[in-house]
Amino acid sequence: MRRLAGIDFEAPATEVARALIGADLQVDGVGGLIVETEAYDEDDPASHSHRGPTPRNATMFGPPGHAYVYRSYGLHWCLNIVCCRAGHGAGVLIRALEPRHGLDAMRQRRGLADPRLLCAGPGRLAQALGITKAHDGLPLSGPPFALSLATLMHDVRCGVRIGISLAVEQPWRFGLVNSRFLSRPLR
DNA sequence: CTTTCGATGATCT
DNA sequence: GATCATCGAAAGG
Repeated sequence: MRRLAGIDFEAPATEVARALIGADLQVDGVGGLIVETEAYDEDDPASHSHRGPTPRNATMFGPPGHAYVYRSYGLHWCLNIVCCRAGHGAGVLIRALEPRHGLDAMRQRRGLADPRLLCAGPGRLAQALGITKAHDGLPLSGPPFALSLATLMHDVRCGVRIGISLAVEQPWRFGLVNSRFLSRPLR
């Protein structure tokens, strides 16, 4: 499934990462507006796909528009949307969203009340939305996922990515400049 | 406000 | 055996 929610998931990861800002993402009815993303593609030393397919990163190599979920630091789950083309492994990490639907479920899963901390970071977001390895490889085009057309956001800026040690200077993190729900402010 | 550090386990060398 | 696309608590200024 190449196109979804008005986005071409065979486009370069940076384009997809930019286009996803403002889209509404839900998992079983729980979710909100994507406000922060990061692009990773096969030419990028920081990307899981950089050294080619392995059991962990296999879903990054296709098909596009599917979820790539991996375990981070042995504790957290992180959600990507695959945006590969022709065997070129790539994806966009969903780093933060503005909660809009299912706030009670999010609060319960996170053990927190503060809406600003429910989905501000990839691990927090996955916990709030109930995402686990079970979602790895599932298409975003149907249940339990729902991805709907982005509201056009004009105040999107890019900056350096977070938590990586390679290719640290690439400006491949995208976010809504004045959102209160970012994992960290943009530079 | 900032920095540091422990938790915790799959993955790859 | 080392390295993490993280988080939260604790300690320090």
